[in-house]
Amino acid sequence: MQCSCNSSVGHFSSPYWSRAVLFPDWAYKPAWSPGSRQVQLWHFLLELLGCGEGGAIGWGGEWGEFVIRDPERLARLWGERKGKPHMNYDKLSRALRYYYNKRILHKTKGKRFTYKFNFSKLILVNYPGYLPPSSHQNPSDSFTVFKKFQKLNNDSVTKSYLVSWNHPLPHTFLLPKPLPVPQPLHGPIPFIPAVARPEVGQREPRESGLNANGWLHRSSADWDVNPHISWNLSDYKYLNVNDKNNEKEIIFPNTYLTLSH
DNA sequence: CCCGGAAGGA
DNA sequence: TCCTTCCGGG
Repeated sequence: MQCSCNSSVGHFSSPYWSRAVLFPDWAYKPAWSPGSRQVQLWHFLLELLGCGEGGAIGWGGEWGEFVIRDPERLARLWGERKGKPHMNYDKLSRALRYYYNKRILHKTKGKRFTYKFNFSKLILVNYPGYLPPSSHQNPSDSFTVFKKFQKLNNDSVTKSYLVSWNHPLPHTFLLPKPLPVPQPLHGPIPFIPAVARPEVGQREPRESGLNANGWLHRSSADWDVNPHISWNLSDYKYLNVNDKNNEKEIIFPNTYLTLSH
């Protein structure tokens, strides 16, 4: 059975989380789709965890910890998603072990089928409306903040960060880990509602303003004026950071934007 | 069950 | 690059 994650996942009492969904559609589009990226295993796991696909995988006792309850079933679901009919847990778990070096996951030792997300690697990019005034005045502060975050985590190699935005709490990125978010033992990870991917070829409105979801939205044309501003904007979900060449690459749904720093 | 090396595909 | 496949070893 497929888990579409379209249903409401209002496991939180806070209204901020009640309409949370995990990832935008573009994150799951097949590789040939323009502007989309192949779904990655950890996206897939979070999707299943988030929508309570209870049979194959579920949250564990600690924050970020999850237990694979039915390894072969999980492998079959993953194989279906990736078009790999011969996927099994042996192969899936090898992929999970590759995440150790990337610091996306680590193993909970001694607990069978139990892994843990390194949510300290999760960056919450604040909702522009909640940004501190200084960030409004100087958008490049977001880069500074990111560098601080990187230093805080002793991290110069991590390539993939899960980025969420529209976080309802102010000053989130200035707070130390662990993340200042509700910590459900079970239920969805409180990622932030996804902004719908713009249709390919569709012109975005030139003006900044609120989009259909009521969030601040700016046109991609704004990036041309000052690309640094993009950190504070909507429409991106995953951020890849490459320290080599002193460049930072932000991957937008339909755009690869390289920022020189 | 886990772990990582090696090779290779798309 | 991110796995997929295979595998020897603990």
